[in-house]
Amino acid sequence: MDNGIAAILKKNQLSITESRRKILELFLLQDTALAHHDIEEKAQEKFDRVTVYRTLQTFLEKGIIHTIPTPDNSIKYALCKDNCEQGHHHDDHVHFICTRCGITTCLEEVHVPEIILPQGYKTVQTEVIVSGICKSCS
Amino acid sequence: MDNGIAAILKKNQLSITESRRKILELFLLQDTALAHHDIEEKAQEKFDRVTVYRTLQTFLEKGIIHTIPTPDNSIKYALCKDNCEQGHHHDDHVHFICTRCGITTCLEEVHVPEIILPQGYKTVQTEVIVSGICKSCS
DNA sequence: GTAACTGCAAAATATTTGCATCCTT
DNA sequence: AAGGATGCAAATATTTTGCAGTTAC
Repeated sequence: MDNGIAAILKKNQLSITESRRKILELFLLQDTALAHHDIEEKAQEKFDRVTVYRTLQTFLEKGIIHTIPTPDNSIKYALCKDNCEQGHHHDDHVHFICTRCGITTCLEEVHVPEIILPQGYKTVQTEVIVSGICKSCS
Repeated sequence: MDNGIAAILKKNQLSITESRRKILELFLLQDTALAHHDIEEKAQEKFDRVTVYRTLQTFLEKGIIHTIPTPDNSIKYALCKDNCEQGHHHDDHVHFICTRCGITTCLEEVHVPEIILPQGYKTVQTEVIVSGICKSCS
């Protein structure tokens, strides 16, 4: 596993540092989306808040993670399963937010539908966020 | 128009005050979604920032407006065309964000598709945000 | 050794809360 | 008159920036 982490960082031309390792590990272990706040907690104050901001920013730029906008406006971050391989790419899966337990997950197997817009609009990206009750909570 | 504003407030059992009038008017005139920041600007510093927060909060609770989560994590607010009539209700339209001019609009005529989720998940609400180029910018 | 990354301090922003005063009904 | 809404001050929370010291390669 640790090997995989280093590989991902290397693939993206990032130097392998303690915080990047650790934060990336969190995402790999987690499998649900994490808010900045979650990361601070889970990392057990191991590093500075600023470092978390900068690390997330870096991961975003490299396309290692992507953001998920939520109705309550807390940004969540999740791994880009595909992007780890490449450079850039858009998500094409649906995001799910459980209103009971609060977890946010990428439903990789559910693809976003094509939305037909009125004349004149050009679609670049479509984001679908479904709120409801997750498997564990129902 | 002013008449309509008072009517909407009354319908929602809200007292008619200067700030509520003004902010509601902004939404009615605007027809695109507004961020907290936009409102402060457009209102020309007429009232306190705190009042804007509280007014938006009140409108949200009454279902007069709804929030639109955006990928860059700035919350936008827009009128609930239907909700003004009733009490509560969920949007069923698609939101569009122009990456060039930044405007966010409700595409009332484009309905959100039904998303089929895996076994065990229960959908309560679906939010669709399309980013791209709007009519005016293309 | 060099460039990049981190931590700390501090600035800049954004949001929330308490309370006295004012306005709507 | 009474309850609710507003404005101000201030407390919190969040995010960004600068810089000096440290680390990865």
